Amino acid sequence: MKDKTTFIRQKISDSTIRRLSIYLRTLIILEKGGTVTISSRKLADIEGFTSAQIRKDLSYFGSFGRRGLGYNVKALKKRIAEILGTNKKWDIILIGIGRLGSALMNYEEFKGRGFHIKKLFDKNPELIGKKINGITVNSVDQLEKKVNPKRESLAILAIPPQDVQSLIERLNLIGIKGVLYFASRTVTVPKSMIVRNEDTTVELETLTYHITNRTDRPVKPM
Amino acid sequence: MKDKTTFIRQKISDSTIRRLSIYLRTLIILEKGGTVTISSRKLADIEGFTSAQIRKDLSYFGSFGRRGLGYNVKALKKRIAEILGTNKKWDIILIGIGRLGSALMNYEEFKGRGFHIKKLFDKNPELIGKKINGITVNSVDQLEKKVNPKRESLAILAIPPQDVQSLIERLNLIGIKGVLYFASRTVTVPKSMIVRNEDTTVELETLTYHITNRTDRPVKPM
DNA sequence: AATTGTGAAACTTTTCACAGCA
DNA sequence: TGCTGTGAAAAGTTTCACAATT
Repeated sequence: MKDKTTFIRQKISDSTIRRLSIYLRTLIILEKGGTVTISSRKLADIEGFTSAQIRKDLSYFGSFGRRGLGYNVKALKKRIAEILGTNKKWDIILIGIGRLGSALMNYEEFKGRGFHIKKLFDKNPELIGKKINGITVNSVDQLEKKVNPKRESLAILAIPPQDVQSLIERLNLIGIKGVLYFASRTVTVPKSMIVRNEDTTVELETLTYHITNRTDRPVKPM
Repeated sequence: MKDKTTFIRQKISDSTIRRLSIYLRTLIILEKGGTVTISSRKLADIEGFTSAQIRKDLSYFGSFGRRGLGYNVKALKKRIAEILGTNKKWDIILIGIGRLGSALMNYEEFKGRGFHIKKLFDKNPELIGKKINGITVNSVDQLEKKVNPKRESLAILAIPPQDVQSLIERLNLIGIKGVLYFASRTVTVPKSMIVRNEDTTVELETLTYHITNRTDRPVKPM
């Protein structure tokens, strides 16, 4: 095998990275359930992908399986976490402690995946200074003073759409590397940053598209 | 032009559908801001796509622009909403009225996009019978009795991972067509349903992957 | 002069199919 | 025998480039 672990020599597609994350969440459950070994075929049946796709996705990063046997669940889980960078902990700052922000603070899944919300910011004077889950809420005006980009490299924005662009620019100047925001809005992304958007209306509209345009039915009957 | 409005004769990729939804959210803002006409080039600059991509995406469904001029914002917005099926209203049932569920109930964006949360379900006895935003919370045990799949064709599940699979099966039997769930878990999807998963850990892990594996840096220096 | 709509080309991703190995 | 790892083929998606149109 060519040495794929030293350098990423090939652009890996975003679809592959997303699937690796999906394999990882399933492997965590399988390990808890006591499964020791899994074949690409069995994992494919669970995920609804093809076994070739799983083997191909993994092959970009090395060969982790054993011919005739399959993959060791614990070892594969560890290797995918290494690839995704989640073998180490990630400290996160959360901006916006409304309903969505509070939901994220209490999201059980984060802990098991190495994500830790460490600092809280809001612009609501009633919240500033309060302790939530043991963390003091800072004023968003104090962002530049309170964030330590050496420790915290990720930010989650649970704020209204009109505030997202300016905060991304401030976070970029501070040195934050990655941002996830939930507002239904397009933003301009600084080149030194990676920004993702999770937009529930986009998800719902893919549902309504497929329901409205069932492949075998006319779209606009005449 | 071949008549593309009568039947969908070609499989449209999910990426195209997602981009249409993204164009739509921008067109809504542009229209509010008073923009009458937009070229594929200007829209591309806003979205960070290429103009050819935008024209190609639209061309699958017809020709909505005017050569030399561009697209009428209001007309294009209307046509994309028709394609996505959001020119008509969609009634949604929401299961799980915790922090995330409450955030979704108060999500301003839904109203302007034709999404209306009409029925609420939870398994917490303290919530059942209470009115939230004018809607009574039902017991999830009453799902089959209270849901009218003629009216409500979409469900949003804001519930713990272990409850998602069984609810998808119950919703399928009731006749719900589309489901969006947020839990970090793979589920088996009945063929007659469309199910989407929005998993924040997947989004965060694409961030950590890119930060960890910056294309020009060694991944595992030796 | 500006910009769409679109075939064709280029590129990317997935699937196939089988050699190689436990 | 069973299952991985992977080149090669197939399928799918994006970009190019330009005729057509306002």
